Amino acid sequence: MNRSDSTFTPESVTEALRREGLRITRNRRGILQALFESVRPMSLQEIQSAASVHEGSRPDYATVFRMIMLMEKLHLVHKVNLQRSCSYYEISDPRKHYDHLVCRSCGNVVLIDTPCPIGDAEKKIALQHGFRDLSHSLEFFGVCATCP
Amino acid sequence: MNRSDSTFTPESVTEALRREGLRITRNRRGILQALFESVRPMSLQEIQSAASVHEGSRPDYATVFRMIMLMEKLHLVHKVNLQRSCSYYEISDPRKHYDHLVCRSCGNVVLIDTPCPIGDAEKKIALQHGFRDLSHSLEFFGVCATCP
DNA sequence: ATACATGCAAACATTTTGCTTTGGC
DNA sequence: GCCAAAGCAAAATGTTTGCATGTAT
Repeated sequence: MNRSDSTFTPESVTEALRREGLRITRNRRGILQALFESVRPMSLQEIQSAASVHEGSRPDYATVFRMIMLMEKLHLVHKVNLQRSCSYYEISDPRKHYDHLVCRSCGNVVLIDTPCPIGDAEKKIALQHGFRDLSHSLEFFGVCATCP
Repeated sequence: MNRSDSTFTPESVTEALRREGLRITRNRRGILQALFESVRPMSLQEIQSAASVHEGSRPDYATVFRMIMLMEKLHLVHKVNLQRSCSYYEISDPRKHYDHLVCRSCGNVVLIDTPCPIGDAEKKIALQHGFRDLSHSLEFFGVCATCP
C-alpha cells in the first residue's frame, strides 16, 4: 500500500499512523472506528463515547483530545464550524469535499456531497489576493423540512 | 429615517437600538464606533480596548459581552469563524456580504467584497435538501503573499 | 423616579498541560 | 526494556451569570 492509494479506510489510516511512528492502541482503534462510522462531525465527548462502545473501555477525554490534535496536524481529521460552544471534528478523506448544511432549529447536520460549489471562485480569489494553498470552510445554515 | 433606509452608519444603528428601547451610553457609543472603524472581525477583548480608546473609559468585559450578544440577536453583528480559540465579531451591514480570506501563517484577515461566489449554489442546495431561510459562513484559508 | 446598564466577582464550560503509570513495540 | 500513550487531576482560557450600584431616560 502506498501513499497515492485510492482507498481511505480505518486500515489505511492505521497504516498512515504507523508510518508516522505512532503506536496502535485499543483507544486509537476505537477513536478511528468512531470517526469512520459517523455520518456527521463529532465533538470530543461524542468521539469518546463512541470509541468506548467499540472497544469496550472508555478512553480518557485527554487521550481523545491528544489523538484528535495529532490527527488534525496530519490532516487526517478537520474541524467543522457548527456555531456551537465546542469544536466538532470529521475524518478527512483527501478525495472528498466537506461542506455542511446545518439546521438552525434542530441542529441536524447534513454533509453536502454534490460537487464543491466554489472551486472556481477559490482559484479566482487566490489569484486576486496573492494567496496560495487555499482551502475553505463552508457551512450553510437554514431550517430543515421537518422543523416548523 | 425609516427601516428601509439605505444608509448603515453608527447613527443609523444607534437609532435602531433606540427603537428597541435600549439606552445609548458612553460604552455603547464606544463599542459601536470600534465596530464601524475596524476593517477586520474583532474579538471581545479587541472591541473592549478599541472602545476604551474612543470614549476614554474602558467598558467592563461583561458589558462588551452583553452588548455584542444583544446586537447579534438583533442581527447588527455576526460571528466570524477564524479557527481561533475565541469568537470574532463584525458589524452586519444587511446589504453586504461577509466572506473572508485568512492567512494561515500571519493570521491576517481580508474581507472579500467581490460579489458572493455562491448565491446560486445556496438556492440549489436549499431546494435539494428542503431547507429554507438559508445563510452561510464561508472562509478561505491560505498563505498570503508576504508570508514565506 | 424608574428601569436599564454597568462593574465586579464568581460560576461555568471547554481546552490544555504535567506527571505518574501502563502497555505497544 | 524502552519510550510513547493513557489516565488522572489540575491549570489555563474563554464565556456567562448574579447582584449591588450607577445613570439614561
